Amino acid sequence: MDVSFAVSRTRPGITAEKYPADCPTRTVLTHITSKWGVLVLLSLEQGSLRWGELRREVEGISEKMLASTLRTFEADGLVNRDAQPSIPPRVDYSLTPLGREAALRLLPLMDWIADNAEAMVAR
Amino acid sequence: MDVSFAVSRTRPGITAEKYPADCPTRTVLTHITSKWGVLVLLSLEQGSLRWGELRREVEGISEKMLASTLRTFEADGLVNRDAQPSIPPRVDYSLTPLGREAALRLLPLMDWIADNAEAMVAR
DNA sequence: CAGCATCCTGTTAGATACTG
DNA sequence: CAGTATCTAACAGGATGCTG
Repeated sequence: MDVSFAVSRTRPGITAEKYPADCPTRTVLTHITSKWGVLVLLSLEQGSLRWGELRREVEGISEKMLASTLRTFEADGLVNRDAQPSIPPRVDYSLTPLGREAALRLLPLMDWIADNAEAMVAR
Repeated sequence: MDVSFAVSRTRPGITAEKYPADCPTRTVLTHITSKWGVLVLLSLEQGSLRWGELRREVEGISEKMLASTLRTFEADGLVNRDAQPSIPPRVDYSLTPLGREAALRLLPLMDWIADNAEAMVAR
C-alpha cells in the first residue's frame, strides 16, 4: 500500500516528504478531526444513540453539522444508520467495526486531553 | 479536576451531557485537531526540525499557517522554539515533554488511518 | 533563513424556519 | 422525532510582498 505515512516513519532519507498533500490519509484525517468528528465518534463509542440523544451529548452542535458529520462518517463506513419507519420516526446511530477501531484510537487522546487541558489553557 | 470528559466516561446518568460546550478540552482538542496540528506534532515526534524542514515535511502548509500553528502549540506548552541569533537565522522546533505525550497518543491514530484510509476513500 | 503584514477568499459552521 | 432548506456570518486559510 502506498500510503506515505506508514512508509516514512522509518525516515528513509530519500523519500521527498513525510506528509504529502495528495494522500488519502489527509481526507480521512480531515473527516475524523473535523470540528465535531471526534466528539461524535466518541459519543457513540459506548453504544448506539438516537439522533436527539446525540445532539444533547455533543453540546453545541447544530442540526446541520450533526447531519453532515454523520453522513460523512456513514459514507466512510464508520457509522451505521438504522432508521425505523415508524411514526414518530426513530433513528439509531452506532459505530461500525471500523468506526470502533477509530474510536479506540481516539480514546487515549481524549483521556490525555481531559487530564491536561486545564493546565494548558491556563498557561 | 472538573473536566467533564473524564468524569462522564462512567455514564453517571445524572450528569447533563458528555461533552459540554464550555470546557477547556474543547479548546485543546481544537488546537491539536486543527487542520495542520496533527501533522506538525507528528513531524516533530522523531526529533527537532528547522522551520524550513517543517515546511517541507508538512507538504501544502503555508507560512502563515505554519507560524500560527507553531505559536499556538508554543503557547500551549507543546512545542519549544529555539532561535539562534545568527545570520542567517536558524530556528529549531521540538516537542516539549507535554508535546511528546500528545504526539504519542496521535501515533496510533495516524498509523490506523494510514492502514485504512484507502479503503475508506475508495468506498 | 525565518518569518510578519496585509489583503483576500471560501469553506465551515450557525440561525432560523419548515416538513414527513 | 428526525431531519431538510436557505440564508448569512465568521474565521480558517491562502497569496503576495517585505524585512531583520
